[in-house]
Amino acid sequence: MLSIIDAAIAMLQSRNFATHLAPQDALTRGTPKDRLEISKRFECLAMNLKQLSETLGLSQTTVSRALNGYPEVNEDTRRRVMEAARRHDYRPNTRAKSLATGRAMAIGHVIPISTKHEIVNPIFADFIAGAGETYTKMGYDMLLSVVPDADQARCYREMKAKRNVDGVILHGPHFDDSRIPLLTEIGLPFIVHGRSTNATLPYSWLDVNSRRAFERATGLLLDLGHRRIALLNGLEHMDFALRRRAGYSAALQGAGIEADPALMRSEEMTEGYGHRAAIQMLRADAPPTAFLTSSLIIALGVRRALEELGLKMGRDVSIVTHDDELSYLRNGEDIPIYTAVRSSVREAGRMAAEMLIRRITDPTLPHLDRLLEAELTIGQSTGPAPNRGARQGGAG
Amino acid sequence: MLSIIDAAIAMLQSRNFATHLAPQDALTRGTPKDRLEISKRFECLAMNLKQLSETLGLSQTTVSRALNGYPEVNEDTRRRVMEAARRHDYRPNTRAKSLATGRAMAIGHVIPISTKHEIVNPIFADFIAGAGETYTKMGYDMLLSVVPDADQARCYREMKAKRNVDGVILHGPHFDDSRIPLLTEIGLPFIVHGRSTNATLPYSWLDVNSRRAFERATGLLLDLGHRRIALLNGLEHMDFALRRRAGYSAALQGAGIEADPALMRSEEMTEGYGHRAAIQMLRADAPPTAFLTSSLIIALGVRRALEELGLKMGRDVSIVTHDDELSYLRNGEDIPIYTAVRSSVREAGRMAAEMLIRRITDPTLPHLDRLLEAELTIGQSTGPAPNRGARQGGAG
DNA sequence: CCCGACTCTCAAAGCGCTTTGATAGCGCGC
DNA sequence: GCGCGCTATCAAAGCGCTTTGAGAGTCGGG
Repeated sequence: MLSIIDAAIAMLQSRNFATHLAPQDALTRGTPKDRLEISKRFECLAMNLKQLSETLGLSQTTVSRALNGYPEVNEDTRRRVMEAARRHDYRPNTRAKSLATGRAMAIGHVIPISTKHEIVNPIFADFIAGAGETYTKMGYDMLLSVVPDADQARCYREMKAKRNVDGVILHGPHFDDSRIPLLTEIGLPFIVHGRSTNATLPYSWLDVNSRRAFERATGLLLDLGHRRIALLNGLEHMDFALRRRAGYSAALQGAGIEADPALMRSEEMTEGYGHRAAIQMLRADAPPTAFLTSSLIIALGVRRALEELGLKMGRDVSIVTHDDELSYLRNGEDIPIYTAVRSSVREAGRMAAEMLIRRITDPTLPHLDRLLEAELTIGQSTGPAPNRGARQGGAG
Repeated sequence: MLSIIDAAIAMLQSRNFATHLAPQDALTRGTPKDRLEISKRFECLAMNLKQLSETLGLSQTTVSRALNGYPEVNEDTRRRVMEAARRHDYRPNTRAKSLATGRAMAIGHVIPISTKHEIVNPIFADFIAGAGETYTKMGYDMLLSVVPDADQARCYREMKAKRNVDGVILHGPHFDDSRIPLLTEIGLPFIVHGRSTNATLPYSWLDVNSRRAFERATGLLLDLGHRRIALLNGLEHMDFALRRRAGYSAALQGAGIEADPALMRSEEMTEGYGHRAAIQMLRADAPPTAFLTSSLIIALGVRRALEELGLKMGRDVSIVTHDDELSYLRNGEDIPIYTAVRSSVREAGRMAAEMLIRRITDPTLPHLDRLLEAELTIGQSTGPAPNRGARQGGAG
């Protein structure tokens, strides 16, 4: 028995355990015990607490306390322990640690994939980069689950039952989102990136003031004399999209203009959508003189449409977009190309993660929330409405 | 003592543990034992093996074997157990399970952030979506670590020592990448998305044939009569960028054309880069008639440059791009806008994950590798070289 | 009617850590 | 010289699971 194990280890250590060596199927054929033995010996690079304490001639208790900063350890002893741990590059086994403490030291993110279009929300990468920074800083891990829209509830329940996360961040909340009562019910701490209008239960959230942002953006276009302003929104079961439309409508109403349904679209935010919608609207009888888009990617599509129709952006047609400041899709380098209401998704990720961890470490904390204001930056994509005089007539 | 716990639980169950109730600081002030007791009682929604086995009047052993498909369990018993597990929504505690089995059932992804530009590679979202699908299917979790470029080695060592992953996927390999010997040394199974020229150790990888793809793309432009073809590449310490340049150079050389350094750039792949480089090159003395770009995002920038200079894409200047088929940045909807060499990153994620899991479950397997061919699709961005007759003269 | 073979089930050990409750050592005052 | 309080350490229990090695029950052949 032992010789099989030895052979396997020899093979592993020879570092070419890649090349097919026929007789060494011990690793798969061996009993679970063998497997464990093999991995234990092979992984001996990594020390465990017992070994470390034996090396030091101390008990596991003392070593553990020394490393975790408990006060009842002699400072000399602590130093000695710390030093040895550093030297042997000792790291406690996460699995054992969390089993013992009841804390997983991990945060879950469920990334839903819209089954219709198979689209991953492009802001995830940046949000997660931001959250990840915080996690790394605070010693947490990040667990991702990519699931089809419909399986989300199951996924959350599973996370709870399997106990491999201490909390989750809820992405892309809908109007009256069912995940909020679900998470509250199963008792998994969470924070929402966004808000859910109509939610009855209290919850923690971090959001951008979309309504205000779009009200201001629309206001800017109105000030420039635009009267026919198109809104290319995201899918309107998404809460943020509703708020954006509300802001847009409020601004129009404030200027005494009735929103024209022909100028309002709501779709998955792709370049193609922006292009298609812009072409259609601009070829219609009463074309818009300005577009307000819910993402930079949509704006790219609109721009392509303008180009095809021989229209000049910022002169013939204006564009204002929401800009999530994605790292790989910058709105210009020094000077912004598009006039935009900006808000950093990455920074949102950092902050949301921090808030969640705060709530996890102290569950008595009241619900936290934070409303960020978007910043309005003027770029080259906006200008006065072209046919101002004609359209406004004596009214303005 | 107990009353404090009871109060805390009552509070938790009342579901408004959000609102500040002054005296209930038991949760933070209590001893660790209290905390555990509280969480145990509060989390009673989730059953553990012991409870389940007691409910059934069976031993933990039998229940465990029944659930894990061991043969020595009576089929009737198994059915009974399965049914009860389903009814109580029992899920084994991951932490306990992996402690006992020695398998973390998780794969790690280290996402390096280029410290200079703070850019997250935009392909991650899609790659991870693909890999995530596989993980979910195979019962694995995905662990993400976002770390600054320089900290990667530490991060990998930590993953190994903390034992919270069974393997990792290595992203964005460089020429002669030091992470390959590192991972081999510490004995963490891995698969590379891409390849690393000059690596001496054997390793498993999945890659696109970048060289061939760029050779074909360049060939297409040459066939169209283009002689001055610019290459807007990614950073050339990245292995894929080197291969792409090699393909480009080979094609030019095959046509007897010497590559002009003035027409070759290598930078972080952003829209701004594409725009800037195109403007500069097109304004120079001998402007290119075609651009070959390493990403769709760069191509967008080139297009914007063309627009600004009043040039028409596909007529005045041609563009061929590499296209990773990102879900949120499609190259047109029905008909492709850009002529491109395409390869789905998502599909690559799916396959890489599968290969890695295969190697994890059977370490005796030889190293796996897979070379995918990119597909060349003609779009509207390419056309014959404008001044063909003039340039080629009698030679063509 | 007994015994070996086979089927099904079990108690207990162990995974690597934290935490408890106990103990050894020590100086101090009475 | 005894008990007291204090500090620094320890052995052992427990987290929830898997796996071992053994035991109880059943059945059919001799």
